[in-house]
Amino acid sequence: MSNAFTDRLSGYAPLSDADVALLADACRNVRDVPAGHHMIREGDSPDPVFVMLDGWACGYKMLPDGGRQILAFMLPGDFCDIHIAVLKEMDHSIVTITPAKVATLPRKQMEALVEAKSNITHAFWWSQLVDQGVLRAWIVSMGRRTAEERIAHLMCELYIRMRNIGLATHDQCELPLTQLVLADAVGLTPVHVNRVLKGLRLNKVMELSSGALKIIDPVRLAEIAGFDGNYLHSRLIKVA
Amino acid sequence: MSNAFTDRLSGYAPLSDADVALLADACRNVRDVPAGHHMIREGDSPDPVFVMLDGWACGYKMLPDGGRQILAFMLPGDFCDIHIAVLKEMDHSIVTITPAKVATLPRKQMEALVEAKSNITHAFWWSQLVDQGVLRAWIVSMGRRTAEERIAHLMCELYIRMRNIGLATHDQCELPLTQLVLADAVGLTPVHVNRVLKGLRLNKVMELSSGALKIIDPVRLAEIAGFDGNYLHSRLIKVA
DNA sequence: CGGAGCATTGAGCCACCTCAAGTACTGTGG
DNA sequence: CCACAGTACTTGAGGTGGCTCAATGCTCCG
Repeated sequence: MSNAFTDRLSGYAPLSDADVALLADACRNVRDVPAGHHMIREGDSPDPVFVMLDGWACGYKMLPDGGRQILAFMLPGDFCDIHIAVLKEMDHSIVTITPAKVATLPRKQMEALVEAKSNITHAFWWSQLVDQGVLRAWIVSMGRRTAEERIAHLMCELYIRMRNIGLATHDQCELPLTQLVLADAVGLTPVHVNRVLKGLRLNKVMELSSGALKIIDPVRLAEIAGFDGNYLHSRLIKVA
Repeated sequence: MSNAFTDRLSGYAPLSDADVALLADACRNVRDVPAGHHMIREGDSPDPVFVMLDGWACGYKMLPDGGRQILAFMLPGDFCDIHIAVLKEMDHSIVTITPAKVATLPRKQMEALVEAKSNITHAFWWSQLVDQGVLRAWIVSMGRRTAEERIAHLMCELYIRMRNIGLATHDQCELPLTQLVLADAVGLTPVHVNRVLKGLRLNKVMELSSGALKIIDPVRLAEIAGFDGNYLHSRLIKVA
């Protein structure tokens, strides 16, 4: 009865089998969506809550000049937006990066879960806090890190998050991001992302190609990134 | 019985007089702290929850090279950190910028409030979402905006937030930030912040001096910033 | 009236950008 | 099995926004 979502949440609060069943049941409504599918567009009024069960998505915001800034990557088990219809209007868009399985929980049901079970509320809450920590880490990267540090840091984040959900081996994981997407995430040009990746490859730190990240020198990578994974609270390291 | 905190929260969910009284009572333990006082340091285990009742504070993270990145500004009514002792260890520090009045709510009491009153939970939740929206807006700024746009955007954010809590006139508000602090917030050098401020002043867009922001041409400022205040959800425009 | 912190200004430099071309892939239709 | 088109990746040359280093002025405060 468990899935990527219940796995993630049970890392955040002790959930009984009944709780897990409740949550899994809430996710029963699953949709298969192709890559590049918009789940939410800026300006939409958010009704159901989306949960990623498989595949990658990202939230982003467009700028008047046509630029794009990615705000977060969503992996299996992640809420896409936990807004519970609280906001009048979405201030950003969410789009899939790969083909994905997405559960849609009606707002009512989310609220019922929160009202009924305090440990589920607790898990939601914690999940929020972790997401907020990720946002803060991004701000630090964008504000004070060089291009190489930024990219190294993002790679560390994504690798650890993939590992936490059992989707990484000891030195590599899937990472289905084009250099263009990467550029939109770290606030650089695709051209410059390319050069930085080349540098990391030549220095035998890591390699990124054909949708996979291979970490060659993890110590060096973490050093470059100034990475401290605490904020991800990866307490439950479950390997599938 | 109301205060800056209950005012902010009652913008997020309908709170009865009893709820307000409950919240105000939870804030009864108030401390006066001077400017530059650390409320929380990175690595501390967070116990009580702090709420700003008066004055300014900011959350920040230090980097190995001695650089600093500010992550958020806290104004009266804001939670400093809503962690409810959920995290083992703070991943950033919080320090006052001006002399301030700060309420400390014991973790137990926070949890009791959440368990007891669903509309208070709702208000907390919403408050979280708004804070997250602010973080996202910062990421957009850092990733894709020029120095001038970034500063203009931050000025818009802070002015609107001050106005929302009745601390701004139609064209100005207090803004007790040195150029050094500003630089740490927008991810620039103090020197460059200075030059940008000079530009905005000469172009008669805004003036920032002696701790106050004066907006001369609001339309132009919002234009430069590409500012859309939706994300602040300033639905309750109460002027004191 | 001396010191400390902040604001201001100048000169030179570099990380990252822009523009532009060219090279792999990969899927698709003939 | 091959032309091809579309997309991503790569590389080069030159420009620039913001940085660094450094000096000077301002203001507040003891």
